[in-house]
Amino acid sequence: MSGIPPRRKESGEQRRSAILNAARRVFALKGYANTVVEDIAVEAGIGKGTVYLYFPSKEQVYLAALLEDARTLDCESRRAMTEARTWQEALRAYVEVRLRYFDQHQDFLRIYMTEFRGMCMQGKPVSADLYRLAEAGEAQIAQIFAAAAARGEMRDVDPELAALTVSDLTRGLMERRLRTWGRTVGQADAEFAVEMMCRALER
Amino acid sequence: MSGIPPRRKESGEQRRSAILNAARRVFALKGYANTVVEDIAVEAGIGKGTVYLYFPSKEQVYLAALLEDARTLDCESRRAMTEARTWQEALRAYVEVRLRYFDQHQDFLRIYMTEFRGMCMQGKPVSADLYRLAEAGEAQIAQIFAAAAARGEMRDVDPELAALTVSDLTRGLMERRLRTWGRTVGQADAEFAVEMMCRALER
Amino acid sequence: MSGIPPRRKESGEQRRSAILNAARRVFALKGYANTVVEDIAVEAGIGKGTVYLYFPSKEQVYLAALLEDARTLDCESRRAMTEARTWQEALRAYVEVRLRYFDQHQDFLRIYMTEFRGMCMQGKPVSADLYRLAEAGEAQIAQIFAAAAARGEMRDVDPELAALTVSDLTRGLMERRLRTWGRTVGQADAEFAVEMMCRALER
Amino acid sequence: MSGIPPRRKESGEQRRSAILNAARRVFALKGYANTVVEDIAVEAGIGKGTVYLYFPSKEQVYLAALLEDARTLDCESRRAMTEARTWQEALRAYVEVRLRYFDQHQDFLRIYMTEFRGMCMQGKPVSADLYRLAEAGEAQIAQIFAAAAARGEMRDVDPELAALTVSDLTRGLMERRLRTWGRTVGQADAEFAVEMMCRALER
DNA sequence: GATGAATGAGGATTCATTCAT
DNA sequence: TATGAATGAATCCTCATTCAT
Repeated sequence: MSGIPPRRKESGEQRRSAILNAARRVFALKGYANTVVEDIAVEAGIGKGTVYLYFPSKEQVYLAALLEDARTLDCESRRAMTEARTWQEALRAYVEVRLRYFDQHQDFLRIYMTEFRGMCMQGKPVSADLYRLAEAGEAQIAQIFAAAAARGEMRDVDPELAALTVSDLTRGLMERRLRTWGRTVGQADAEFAVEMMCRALER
Repeated sequence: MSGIPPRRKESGEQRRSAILNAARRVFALKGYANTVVEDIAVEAGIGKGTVYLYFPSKEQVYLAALLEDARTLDCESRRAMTEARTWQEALRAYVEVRLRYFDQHQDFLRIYMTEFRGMCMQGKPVSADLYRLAEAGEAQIAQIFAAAAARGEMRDVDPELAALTVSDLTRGLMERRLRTWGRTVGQADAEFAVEMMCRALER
Repeated sequence: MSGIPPRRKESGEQRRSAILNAARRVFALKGYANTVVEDIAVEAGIGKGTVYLYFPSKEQVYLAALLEDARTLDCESRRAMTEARTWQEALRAYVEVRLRYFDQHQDFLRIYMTEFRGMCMQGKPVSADLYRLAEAGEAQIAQIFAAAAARGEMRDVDPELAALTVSDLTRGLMERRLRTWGRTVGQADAEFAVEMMCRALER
Repeated sequence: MSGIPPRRKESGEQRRSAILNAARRVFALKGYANTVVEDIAVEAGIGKGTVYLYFPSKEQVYLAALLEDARTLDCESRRAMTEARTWQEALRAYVEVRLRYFDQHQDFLRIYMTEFRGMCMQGKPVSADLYRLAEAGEAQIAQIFAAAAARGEMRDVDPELAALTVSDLTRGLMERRLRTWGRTVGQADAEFAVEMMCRALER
């Protein structure tokens, strides 16, 4: 009827996502504790109360933001590793996807590393979904290691332990970038870590 | 329990230490944010105000507890590594001292891993002393690697990067124990990690 | 009394004013230091946190109450003095407006006299606005004296010093009423003071 | 026995007085509310607990300091006024003694003017002694006025009201000096006030 | 659905006072 | 008598959450 699009309100899902993005920015900037719900609302350009239409609590906003990112990362990781031809390529992909993702999402990097881990330890389960996702990532690489070992392409090590090692090293690499906040750590350290892993696992 | 407070006769240093120990227990149990200063006082069997005779703030109690433990660990680590005859032994000592120390101080393990790292990342320096101590630990092992490489006993790798890798792996091992809170992770994973490192670094 | 808070429908300005009125009553009754913010909230029939929606701190509530009253008084005073035909009438108006105002606002009388003066002295500027208002009052009467002296209707005295004297005497009168808290001091003392001033200043 | 004097500890009275002097300095500097008892003890060079051997509470220290000063002032005032030959001289003496005393005891001036008055108003009786002393000062001059009026040397006014007027003006003068804290107000304003009073009261 | 004014539980810190030495 | 370590009551302010509009 009119040339002006009805300017349909964002769908519920869009609104939810907008809140999550705003939350990511604010949490990343100020940390969980120092963020007040209104900051998120303002950043999202909505009213404070509206946040509570989409999330039951501040904590759940936080967790949801984390979960969404973790899912995305899991997908990207899974795809990249599928394309790998050798376990070395898979390992490298695992590390690279994560580092790239985090370089692109300093936001997520920050909150995930700074607070989620703490909350994990706190005794609370935090989020079963999140936990599952974290384990799934390790399972991905463990499977690849298991297959490679079965094919004799790799030393016959416990694939789960090897996967945990990869996971630890990758997190370590991410944390180093956080610590150096600003001066970009070159690729050198990632290369180094990957090479160490390969050498340690090769026949 | 009794109307008459014990009004103990501890020296200032003892009292300070008692507060720190109480703080470690409480922080470990409830986390930094959820700990109320009075909790610490009660745990230490003293009045709330007394805490403030020894520390200027809750945060400083926390940091002091951390620092004290970090110093102890640094000493133990340094001593153990000095006794090592080969870089492999030194590496193993580095890992073992830390794991043992943390197994014995679940308290410290918890707060250190859960919150210190987070605070580090938050942008605040947290504590210059603490930071220095952390770097010193990595420097210890880096030196040993450098010497070994110079003597041709090891592949010629960047000793700092190698040390960072060891550090990351060790923290990863500690975190795994935290995650499994309860079911004690056997020595297997530590052995595995150390062996990986050795294999990756050997000529 | 009721479980459901009234959740009144007052405009922001009304609410602000209600808080100020409650604050005046409570401060007057208990003094600044002995007043707890919650007292004000209860007196205003609102929640403690609500006070902080309208004022940033307890001190600002206090100062705002003072300022509002001082402004009202300044207006009334100015108007009454404008209507005066002679400097004697102006002087009398100055005194009478203040005494009447304070008789009607025992609240204000109390806080102003008991704490504002003290805070003034403490070295802090308290509030530039408040200070300006106080000076403005003295300037009003100084101007009238200067004009009268110029017209030869009055002894040729320093109008500023004369104004200060009037100001001092007026405050003295107010304080006397405070001291006698209860037994109302008659008009006699005001009459007396005004007559003294007139006689001292007449040709 | 020895050339070294026994260095007798200060007598109780001396100690009490030392505390009072210390208290005056500290209260004057920081105000009543911002002064902690330990400040006074430190200033007096004694232990915090010792203060409580001589005074039952912080407030009583404060009041005692005030009372001691008020007594001294009362004596000086009484003596000076006794020497006066005319009521004009007595009035002038009343004002001058007070102003001089306060110029010499900025300390006292400060606390008296800033907080005592406030406490007076607070509803508490503060101190009967202090109150009596204040009234005694006014009674002194009232008597002189009464006598002068009886002798026909003065207008026939209510001597009590006249005395209150003098008292108010004198306090006003003192407060002006406080307000100008620093730039010394010349004698001009005192002269002016006294002359106003004389002129208003003369036949 | 969206809003934001209102709420009040919660906590770090201060400091007058006590009392064992 | 003198001390100062210990105490805990007291209070300002924050902010997650609710709910009337």
